[in-house]
Amino acid sequence: MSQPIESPAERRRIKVRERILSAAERVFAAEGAEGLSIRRLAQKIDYSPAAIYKYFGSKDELVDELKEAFFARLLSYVDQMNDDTRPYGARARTCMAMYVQIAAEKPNHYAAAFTGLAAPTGPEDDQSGFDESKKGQAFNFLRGMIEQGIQQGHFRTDIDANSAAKSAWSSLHGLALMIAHIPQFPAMREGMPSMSQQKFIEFHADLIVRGLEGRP
Amino acid sequence: MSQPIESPAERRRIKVRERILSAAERVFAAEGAEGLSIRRLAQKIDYSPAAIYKYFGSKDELVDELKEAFFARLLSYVDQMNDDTRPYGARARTCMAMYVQIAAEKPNHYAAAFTGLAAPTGPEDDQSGFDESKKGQAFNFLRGMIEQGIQQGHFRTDIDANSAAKSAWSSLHGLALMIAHIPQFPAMREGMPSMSQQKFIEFHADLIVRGLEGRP
DNA sequence: AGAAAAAAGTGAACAGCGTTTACTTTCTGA
DNA sequence: TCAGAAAGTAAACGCTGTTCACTTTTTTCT
Repeated sequence: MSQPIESPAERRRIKVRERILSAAERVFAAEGAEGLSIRRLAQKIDYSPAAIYKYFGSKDELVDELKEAFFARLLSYVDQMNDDTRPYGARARTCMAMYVQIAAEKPNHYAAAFTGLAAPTGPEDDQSGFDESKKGQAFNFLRGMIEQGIQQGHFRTDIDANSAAKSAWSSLHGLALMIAHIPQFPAMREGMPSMSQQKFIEFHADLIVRGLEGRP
Repeated sequence: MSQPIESPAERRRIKVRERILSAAERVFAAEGAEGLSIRRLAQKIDYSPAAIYKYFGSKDELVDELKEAFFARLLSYVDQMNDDTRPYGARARTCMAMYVQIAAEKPNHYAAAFTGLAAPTGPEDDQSGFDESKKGQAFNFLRGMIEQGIQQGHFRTDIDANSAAKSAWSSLHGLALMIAHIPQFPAMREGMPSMSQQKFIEFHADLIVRGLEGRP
């Protein structure tokens, strides 16, 4: 597409850039944003710390790229579950469950994608590029799906898709972060028997869908 | 209760301790855990940085105290909404909404109470003191409430209260963090009209409760 | 080919962080 | 009053992200 020619210099540059990113990816997945330091990273790829700044403007920019790539993968997996041949309810449940599933596989990525974007300084034009971000696309996907559910009569017709999608998204988000932050969620206690994580995610998705359904 | 006598020395010590805590509280509420530094804090109360360590073992211990105090307040407010004279459904919805409401008032406190407790080192005995923590008490409150809903026939009887409570808690948690992390949630877009935050919280709580209700 | 310009890479420093250590000052209790 | 405990501190350690002046390598142009 937008790749006319690649000079050897450009190729080398891209290769180094990806060496940095892949080293960062490993550390970040294992230890999160705080565990990832420019100096450690530089040492790992045998460069000086300052060299990193020839490829990334700041640590935040570097980490943002990891987060965005992760969310693109999440979105792709969820999208693959959107198989039109299956009944609507099952399909919606599966997509929702997949969202949490992928988030749970890379808890540091998922959690970091949401923390640290609250505007500390004044008002500003906040949600500027939301729709373009992968997060925005994930939300729009969910809204579209719920819109369809309302139109097809699976869901209540007295709610608007936007609010319903925000609510459902929040609920999925919550479970994803519970899993990310609380060590063995949803187990938590040793004594009593508990669902497997997989089963619990499906249970949660089911409750969300039930909340949106009308009463027969 | 456990306050036999207070020597002048003890009184002075407590006073200094609370000067530290209240200065920390202000900074923390405004800028979160990263914005709060021991050095800034020391400067604010006109002490040397090292002095803080005569009162708190570490920055984490200090911040933990802020978080725990906040969660105690949250729990107390939620508990106050648990008015037995009102119908069960409305009462449950109000408690849930209150949980998010309080969390939204101190987003940094709420978010910090969950981040940074994932066990980075080995297995360990994780959820050791969960039931004793204010977070644990909040969860137990919610579970008790849902147990009651099941027993009284408001909720489906084919689910167990524990799982239902974890799911509902996750959903509340998710909305609280959406509000904490995304600048003007649930507005997000300027164009179309959007519910007020208050209304949206109630809407969310309603969907959670509906998910738990049986079909009439 | 050789000179000039651009890009890649670096060592050292700056300012900040949490925390510890050795030290001085202040207060308390017998 | 005087020893010992407690409160408070300056200075340092090792860490962080980032910048700047500088050298080395590579590309580009005549």
